Amino acid sequence: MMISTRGRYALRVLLDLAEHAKEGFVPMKDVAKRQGISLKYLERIIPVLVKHGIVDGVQGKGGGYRLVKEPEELKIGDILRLTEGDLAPVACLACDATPCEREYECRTYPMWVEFYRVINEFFDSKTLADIIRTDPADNYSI
Amino acid sequence: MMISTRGRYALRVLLDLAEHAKEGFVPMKDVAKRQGISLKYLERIIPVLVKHGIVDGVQGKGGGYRLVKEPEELKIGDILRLTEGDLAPVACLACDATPCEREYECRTYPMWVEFYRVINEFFDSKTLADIIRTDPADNYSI
DNA sequence: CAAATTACCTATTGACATGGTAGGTAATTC
DNA sequence: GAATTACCTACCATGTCAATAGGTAATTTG
Repeated sequence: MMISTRGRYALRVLLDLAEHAKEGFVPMKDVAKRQGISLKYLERIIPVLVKHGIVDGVQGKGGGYRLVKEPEELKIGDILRLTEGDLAPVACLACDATPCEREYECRTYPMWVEFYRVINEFFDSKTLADIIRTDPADNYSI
Repeated sequence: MMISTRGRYALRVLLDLAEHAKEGFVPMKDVAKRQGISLKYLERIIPVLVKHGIVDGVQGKGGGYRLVKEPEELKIGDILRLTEGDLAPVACLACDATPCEREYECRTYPMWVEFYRVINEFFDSKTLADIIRTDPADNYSI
């Protein structure tokens, strides 16, 4: 599996925050309940989004999280790369990989590179706003 | 990671078999040595390719494996789906997944479906013959 | 001030997949 | 009959995933 719950939950949290943006700071407790995800687990996913200025949090009563940028400015690719580390489909392309010795003689390597580019372009071509516009009812027609 | 060593090694084995096709049945020992992959591990990867008529094996001295079809007929997608199980990028799309209850209200679900289609189309648009034509020297220009 | 609420932080855990290894048996050829 | 090969099953070490547990720090409200 390529996209773990970390990336998928992060997207759902951000969507939830976007949909409740007018309420100001939204407590993660509410998001967890609405999304059916463990609060404790979400608390482990959020920090990287805070650190990179995607959301900001305020402690104490009346606190919670808020989107810093507009949904139109948030590329899905950026969110997934933050939460997943990278989107490399094979070990030889991962950020932390030790370079493969066979790289320059491997006939499959160019295909993985091309596939990696397809992946990044796919997710970079979509923003949170695009997903918000998605009508879940359309799922039926797949 | 989405494509494990199983799928990647399977491709390299098939490429190796294609390049040595004129020698008849090629012992996996030779392939393992050329590709720098453990023979024992390859022996665990091959059976599914035999079972589905991609290669066939002959035992005994002078035996080995041989491609059954021409490289032009072998879609990369088919090989990867056989060796990897499926190419689902998220758990909710995997073959063996229990259907997600939120499927019809989940705003991210359609994106995963679309991405899944992109993946399958990418690998189904390439054959083993396409990869054989790849010049590894081109890797330098990426 | 005290209680409640929230974000924030670190450690631990169970289950499972990955990437092998080990040790054989069956078939075929020389 | 010896060598070579495919074929088969069991086992194992490691790491990641998906959480859970148990707090502390900051802030608001009564």
